[in-house]
Amino acid sequence: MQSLSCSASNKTALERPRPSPLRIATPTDPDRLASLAPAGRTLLVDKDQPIYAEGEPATFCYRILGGCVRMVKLIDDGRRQVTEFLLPDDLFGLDMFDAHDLTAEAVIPTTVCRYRRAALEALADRDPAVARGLRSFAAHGLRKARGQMMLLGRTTAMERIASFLLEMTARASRPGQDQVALPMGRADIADYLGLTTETICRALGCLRESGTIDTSRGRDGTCVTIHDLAALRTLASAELTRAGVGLRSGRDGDPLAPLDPLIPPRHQGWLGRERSGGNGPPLAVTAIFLAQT
Amino acid sequence: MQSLSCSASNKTALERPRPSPLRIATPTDPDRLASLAPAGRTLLVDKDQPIYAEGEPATFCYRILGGCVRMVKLIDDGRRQVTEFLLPDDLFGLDMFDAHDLTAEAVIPTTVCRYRRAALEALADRDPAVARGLRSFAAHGLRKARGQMMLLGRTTAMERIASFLLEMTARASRPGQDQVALPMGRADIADYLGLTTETICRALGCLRESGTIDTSRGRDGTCVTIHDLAALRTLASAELTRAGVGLRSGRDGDPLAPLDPLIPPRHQGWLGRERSGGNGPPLAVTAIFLAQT
DNA sequence: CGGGCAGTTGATCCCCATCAATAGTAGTGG
DNA sequence: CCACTACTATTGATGGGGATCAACTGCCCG
Repeated sequence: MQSLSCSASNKTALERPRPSPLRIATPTDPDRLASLAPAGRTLLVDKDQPIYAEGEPATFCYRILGGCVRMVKLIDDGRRQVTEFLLPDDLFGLDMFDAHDLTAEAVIPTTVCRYRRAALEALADRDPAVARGLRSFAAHGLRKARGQMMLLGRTTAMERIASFLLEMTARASRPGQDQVALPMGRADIADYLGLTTETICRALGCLRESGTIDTSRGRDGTCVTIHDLAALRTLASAELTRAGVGLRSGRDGDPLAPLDPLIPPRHQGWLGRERSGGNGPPLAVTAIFLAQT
Repeated sequence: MQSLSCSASNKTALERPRPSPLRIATPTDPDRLASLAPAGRTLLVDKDQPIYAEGEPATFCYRILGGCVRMVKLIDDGRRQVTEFLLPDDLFGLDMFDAHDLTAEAVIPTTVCRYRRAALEALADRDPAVARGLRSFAAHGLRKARGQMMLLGRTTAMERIASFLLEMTARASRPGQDQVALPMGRADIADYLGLTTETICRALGCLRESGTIDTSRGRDGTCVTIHDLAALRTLASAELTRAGVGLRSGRDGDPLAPLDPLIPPRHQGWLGRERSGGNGPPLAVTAIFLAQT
């Protein structure tokens, strides 16, 4: 894997190569930052090129300066799962094992800064606050992974798309801004949400027709304008990263109340669209979602 | 949602004497074990009772002495995701946050030993080896969560069941033994695999008819006898916790090789049932997996 | 201008959810 | 011990959500 090729450097909105130390905010004292010098220079990785591959020795960990990275897991028949998208300032590669267990690939031309994992471990051994920071980092990753498990196992296509748009909005847009850039392609989104590219397209089409969003295509992916954030939130059904109100236990908490679903999970029509065609264009189903705002 | 009603609170968490220290194997030196005195006595938790609920302050973490625990995440319309099953000697509740972000419930009557999280954190601050052990623990959790994401997003029902049986066999049966006890009910398995109880039943029925397994029901769940481990491995398609042989990158690694699927994901008939005439079992693919042992 | 690719849209199919009914099995009380 | 209850597992029938197959469109780049 001779990735990390340094080629065209002025195509995207990349920052200038500027090495900087890794700064780890410690949970006990957010102002105190432990620093670690980067190993080598800033790396520029071309679109779709791997930064490291699954199984490779985990010598380095990385921080994104600009661009976007996907973490990929695949089985040999070609099926693929994108476990995560990483954006500027995100850290990755802290796998704590001898070998990386995911492949990291650049979604668009991406600049990363890398650090020696061993040096970071040594720093953590010396400074308990750094160690706590790393644990907290892992805990965040676990929480997010659990949310994604809920999403993949128990939600509909529309809920997944809506959740995804909300997640990207929260992470990649300036507050108050109603536009999000989606640097990744439909296939990446599909493999992230456990769907197909066609389903992604159809769901986005639905949202477009209902006036919830607009989309435009640029050089580096899609730009989504969100017109009705509330509708998106309704479609996402629940913030999947944190559960609902009631602290109900399993199915057996109270045998008297037979657990009536507030929102039946299915039966909303295929992505909310009308089925029997021929007559007028009735978009009445959409109103159901909009009315709940 | 007035769940967690204190109706049967006297049944939950009976106290029993049998303290034992928490022993953390450090990755650098597996023989050296850091010890932490348990907080209080051993707890006995009744079937289906919570040990702690999502959102509760995370004061303690736990180790299972006997029984089985499920980690549950749910959204308010009743949909549920079981993120993990925990068995004797497993640790849980190390959430690294102020509040637990999952609910822990006993699957069958279960004894747990609990420890003060703060004490463990303090121990980790004092002893870097313990801190490493905790990080390694979190890393294992992350790896497992990613495998589950792959399973939930990109596999068929039969592959999930087969994977589940293999996982439980690896964890909960003595080596060389061909029997596994499944303490959890079908609904728990379904919520773990992102399926329904009916699908679980049907898949198990298929495996039974094909002679791959046998099932029997006892007081504490199901007991599965595995007759054809190789067939199960074939059905599981790939060990989902670690990927296949090739370190291929994404869809675009090599435009010359159009990524031919070895095993078409679908089109095997409903749960692998016979489609055309059923003759002998051609299990040649199995050898690939067995050879890696 | 044309080849190639990602995105989009349409038609069809099928895996699995859903609804419904039956068969075990544990628990209880007589 | 056996009815009776309550639940869980199982099996069957049916339908739908999303995958799959197949064009087609629009944009980029040579």
